[in-house]
Amino acid sequence: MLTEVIDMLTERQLLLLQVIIDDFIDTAHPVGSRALAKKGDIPYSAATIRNEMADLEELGFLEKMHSSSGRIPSEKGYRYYVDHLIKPISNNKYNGIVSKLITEGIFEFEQVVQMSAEILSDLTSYTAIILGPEVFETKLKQLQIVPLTSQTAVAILITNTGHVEHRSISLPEAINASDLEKLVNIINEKLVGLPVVKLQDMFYTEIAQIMKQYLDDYEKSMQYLKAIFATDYPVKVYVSGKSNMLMLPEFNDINKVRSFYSLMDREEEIVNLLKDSTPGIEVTIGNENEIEAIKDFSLITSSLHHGKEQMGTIALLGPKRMEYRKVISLLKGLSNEMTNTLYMWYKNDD
Amino acid sequence: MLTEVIDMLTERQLLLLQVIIDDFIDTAHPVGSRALAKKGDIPYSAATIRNEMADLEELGFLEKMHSSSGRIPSEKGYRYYVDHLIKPISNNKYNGIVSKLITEGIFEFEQVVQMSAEILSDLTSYTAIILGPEVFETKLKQLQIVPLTSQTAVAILITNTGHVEHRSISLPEAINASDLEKLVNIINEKLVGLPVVKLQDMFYTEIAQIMKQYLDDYEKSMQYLKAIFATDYPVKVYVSGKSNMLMLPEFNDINKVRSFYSLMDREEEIVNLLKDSTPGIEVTIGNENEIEAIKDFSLITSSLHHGKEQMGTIALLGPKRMEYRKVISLLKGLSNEMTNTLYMWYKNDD
DNA sequence: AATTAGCACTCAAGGAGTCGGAGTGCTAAC
DNA sequence: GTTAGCACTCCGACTCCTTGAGTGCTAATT
Repeated sequence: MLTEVIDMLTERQLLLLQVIIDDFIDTAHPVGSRALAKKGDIPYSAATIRNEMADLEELGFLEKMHSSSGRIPSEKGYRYYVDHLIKPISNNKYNGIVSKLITEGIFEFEQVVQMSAEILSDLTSYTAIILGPEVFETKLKQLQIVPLTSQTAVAILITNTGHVEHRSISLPEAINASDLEKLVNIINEKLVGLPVVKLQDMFYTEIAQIMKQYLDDYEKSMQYLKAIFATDYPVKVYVSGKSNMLMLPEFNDINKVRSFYSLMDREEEIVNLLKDSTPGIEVTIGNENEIEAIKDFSLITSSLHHGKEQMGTIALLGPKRMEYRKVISLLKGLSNEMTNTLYMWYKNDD
Repeated sequence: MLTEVIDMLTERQLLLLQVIIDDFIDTAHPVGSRALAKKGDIPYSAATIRNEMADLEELGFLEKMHSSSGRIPSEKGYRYYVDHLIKPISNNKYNGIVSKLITEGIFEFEQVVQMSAEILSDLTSYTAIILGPEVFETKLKQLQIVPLTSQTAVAILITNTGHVEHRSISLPEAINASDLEKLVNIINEKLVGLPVVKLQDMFYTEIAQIMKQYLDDYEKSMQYLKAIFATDYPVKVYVSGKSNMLMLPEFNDINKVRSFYSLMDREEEIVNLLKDSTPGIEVTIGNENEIEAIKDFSLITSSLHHGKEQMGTIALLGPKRMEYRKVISLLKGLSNEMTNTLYMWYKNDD
């Protein structure tokens, strides 16, 4: 079946398509037959190239901006390019981003992720987006409550991945220092090792029971204390390199800039965009994207999985005219490495 | 002296200048004499207005974009406007941003600051920048070290303002759980209550002494442990509403967009910009700014002080054509409120 | 049969003219 | 001191033209 598709095109058309797309990715200018012939990559005259181009256009792989412009790749063209023409690229160029970070003494997963995003966007000059790692599977290592004043305190949750979550709470009047200590002990005893996402439920069932015995003013105190686990743990999004995009000729149109940045302000949409990706690299080109605002971008995602559980997503957003070759191999490398790191992380988890 | 300056201009010129600047702030279009006369704000003919405008231009308060355009305010014009024409505005329109946040149960200073920035930018549609609160004066409430694996741990510093700072460290081989506990106890005993900025020094002098007695492999262990206090506590910058700027007609020029966003990417420059402001509201217009990239913006800063110590800065960055009236009263209100809040915070500090 | 050369045609981009509108400065009249 | 009137200026939008890079098609060449 795969060969079928390839057979649709002659050897020469394949070569041509490849060269044209490469050229356009490089320069952002429509590619003309004459210019191509002169470049010397192709041993045919401009006329021949013209004929082939016409065929490729008829087949839907190329298109023109107007009747006498050169050709630019259509989305179908890019799709074909991504699926069939950039296979043989080895990803040996990848040199461990994560391992470098770790040798620099960065152990906290979130931080590793964040810095990876930065490196990724620097390396590609596109916008890097990293989701998660989701808190699914992340387990409570320890809870602490540190009183600040008589009415306020900070609750600190530490997870097995080295993530620290903290929030300020107000303290119930009825509680004193030793009560608080007891309470924290109970909570730790009962909840440590449990997945963070389940903490809220467990607090209501397990802990509430026990607290009834200890706390005088039970009802009221609960009021205050539930705040510790109240917020849903937000999926964290790290976006890096937004202003890289401004350098692209595609962004000479101010309205594109506006719509791009307004998307970037709507964090939830980005999360939705990346939330449900399947394992492996996935390339979505232009209108293949569901969100209006990125219909003339391409998005390349690679999701991190630990077992069946999705732990996060690494993505690069750039123009349709993306350097797919480079980006895909980078992303493959990075997500492999991250998955391994994840694995190691959870192995140490006892 | 002040009256002297005011006396430079006639009553009518004052009125005119005011109306012209108001109009330009509103519409971003150069203001013409005919249009002004028609609006009915001014009981003089277009010709009279023209004459006055010519005088105001000669005095340097107005300028033209080209020989037959309407007038726009010069920087000197804005300066005069800000210094003398918007005084009588009461700031009774301000309705406690911070107090609202606090009643919503937000106690941590950093979070209050961050959300204030968001509200501020929403309210003004300019870019809000908040610096700090600086960690000067912030004191250590508690230090904790939570081991994750046998080689790694998280160190958590909690300050009296409810700020939580955490970093991942690697553990020295020679240390075991009970050693670690002892160590943490020592550190807490000696360092709690000290200003966070002094911790690093104290660690080397006070703590190092004591540790020599307890730790076998002293030298090596110090290697690892100093990481806890190693990083300088970075001044935190909260920027909100960058994309608001894109809506301004001033930003139809893509190059301005580029230079603006590239400034926003260089956090240190922003910090430098705001670091050394004197108490009170300060307005810097256009070329009065030192940084090239904001020479056609205006920046309004208001610094938070606690006693003599600068605790942070609230700022709004917008076009020279800013709604100074509104912005200044807002900023006054907010910084008053924040200063008071700061004061309360530190009162509770024992 | 495949390739190439040649030619007529198309379109975008950029420069040169034209025109109307909104503004100005100046002078003379009120 | 104020206003009306008039000549003048400049921007921006519009049209017209030219140029260059491209195309499609046909006929000649290999």
